[in-house]
Amino acid sequence: MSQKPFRLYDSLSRQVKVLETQEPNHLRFYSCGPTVYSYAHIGNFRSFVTSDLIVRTARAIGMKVTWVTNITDVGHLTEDDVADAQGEDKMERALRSKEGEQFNNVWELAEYYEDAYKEDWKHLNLVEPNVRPKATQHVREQILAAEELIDKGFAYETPTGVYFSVEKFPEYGKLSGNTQESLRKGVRDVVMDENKHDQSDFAVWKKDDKHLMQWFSPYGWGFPGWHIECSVMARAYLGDTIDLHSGGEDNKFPHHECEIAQSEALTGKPFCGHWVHTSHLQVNGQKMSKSLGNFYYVRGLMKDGVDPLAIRFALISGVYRKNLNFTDQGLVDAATNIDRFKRADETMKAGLEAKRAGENTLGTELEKLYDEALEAMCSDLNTPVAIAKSLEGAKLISKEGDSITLSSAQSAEKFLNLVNDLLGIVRGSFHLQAIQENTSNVDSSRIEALIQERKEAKASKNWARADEIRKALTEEGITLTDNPDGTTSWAQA
RNA sequence: GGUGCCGUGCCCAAGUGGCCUAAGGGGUCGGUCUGCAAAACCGUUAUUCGGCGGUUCGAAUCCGCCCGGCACCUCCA
Repeated sequence: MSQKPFRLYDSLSRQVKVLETQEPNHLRFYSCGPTVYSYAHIGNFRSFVTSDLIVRTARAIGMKVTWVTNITDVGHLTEDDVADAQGEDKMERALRSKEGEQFNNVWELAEYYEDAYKEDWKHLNLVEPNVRPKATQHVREQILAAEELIDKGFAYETPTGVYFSVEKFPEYGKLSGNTQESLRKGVRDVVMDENKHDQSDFAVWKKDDKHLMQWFSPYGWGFPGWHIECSVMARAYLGDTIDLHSGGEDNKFPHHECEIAQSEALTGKPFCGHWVHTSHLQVNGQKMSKSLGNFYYVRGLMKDGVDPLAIRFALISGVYRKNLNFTDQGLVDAATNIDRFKRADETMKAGLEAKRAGENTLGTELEKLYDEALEAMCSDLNTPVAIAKSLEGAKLISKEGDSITLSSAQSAEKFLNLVNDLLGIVRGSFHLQAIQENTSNVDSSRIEALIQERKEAKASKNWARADEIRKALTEEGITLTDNPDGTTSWAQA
């Protein structure tokens, strides 16, 4: 098939370029997953959604995609964003925190947050990766990689661990622009380690027989360095050279820079042809940070009655390379839009059942709109335009209402399926009402009785009494809606 | 200090040299429907793109300066 070019910004060459694959029509894609020491927040999910959209778009233009996204279940040093750091371990710290009290050990803690992450993943309607490896399943390969790096002269052993020698890899800095020169100047006091040949050298293996998660290696007890896990897992599942690698913008340095150095040192081949980095999400105009404590979680928002599809919509309502401000108003706007899709979906389904004869008034226009949406996605994931086109189609479908013909409904079904496959915002696998009904403490029989009374009042044209009942319930936070078929439904605010 | 990004209507947000008298959404206002509402549907809402100057036949889009915001280098995707 003639394949549409998929244009994406590449952080390495710093330009938008067509995504190329080594094997024709088969994308090998690796994206960095979370460290499971806490719930993943919506900022984490913004970058996961970017990866999800890449996979969806690639498949929509007929590519085969092998997608690997890891789970980091080994604790890392909390200051691991310095290429090499000494610091407190994230997992260990989480275990000692208040939330950590419920776990017997770090392994349980990691497992708990891993499950939570997968649950949130489903709620946000992310497509399942082909492989979701865990760092702890690949420690053996990480040790082998450390040995090989030493053998090849790229790494050396010290009393504290095995370190990658940055000066042996002259291209270090090509991704982040952090030259070895500028790094030397930028090194903080905390990471001074006189055993290292150069302060910008980073750990491949840390020696530590006190660590809560430790493995035995030729260097004694210890645990792997953070960056080596992704190098090893990407290679294990996707080969020496992968087509695409993604992550949050903060991963660019040091994580991805170090991955490139290690992988290319090991294989002697280019590690990855295309790099994608998602900008950080801001919340109500502020950056999300631990110190500000302004994290939003998928489960927390859902508990407040937010449809997870609306969260997803809000996350993709701006292009991934620009900072996006996540606000309460934005969520409300998103929910309204999700409803538009759901309504179109209902109109379509009703039309399929009614089997009304007549012409197909939608087909041509919907096909054009979908093509435009797909084209937008192929232009560096322009989600706002893709959404605009999809919404236009949804409006056309809804407009048909009860008079939609069978052939129009069939075109609508095709369109909505395609849009849902591309953007994942038409149908969720999760039904919000289910949890809301469980958590509701409202006396529904009393409300039903009042609705019945109001219905009788309406029948006898006693509008005053009918409005009085509705007003009283509104004050309790219950909204009544009179449906066209004469029934009245209610919802809790 | 180094590096990079951004400033578009009341709000969110595309567009990065002519198809822009600037997409789409939210909100507003008006209408259809409804006993009245709500919802839905239809229509309305920027001669203008932070400011000033320049390049060009032509700029929101390129260049310069200024003002404002943000990100990474340091927790965090």
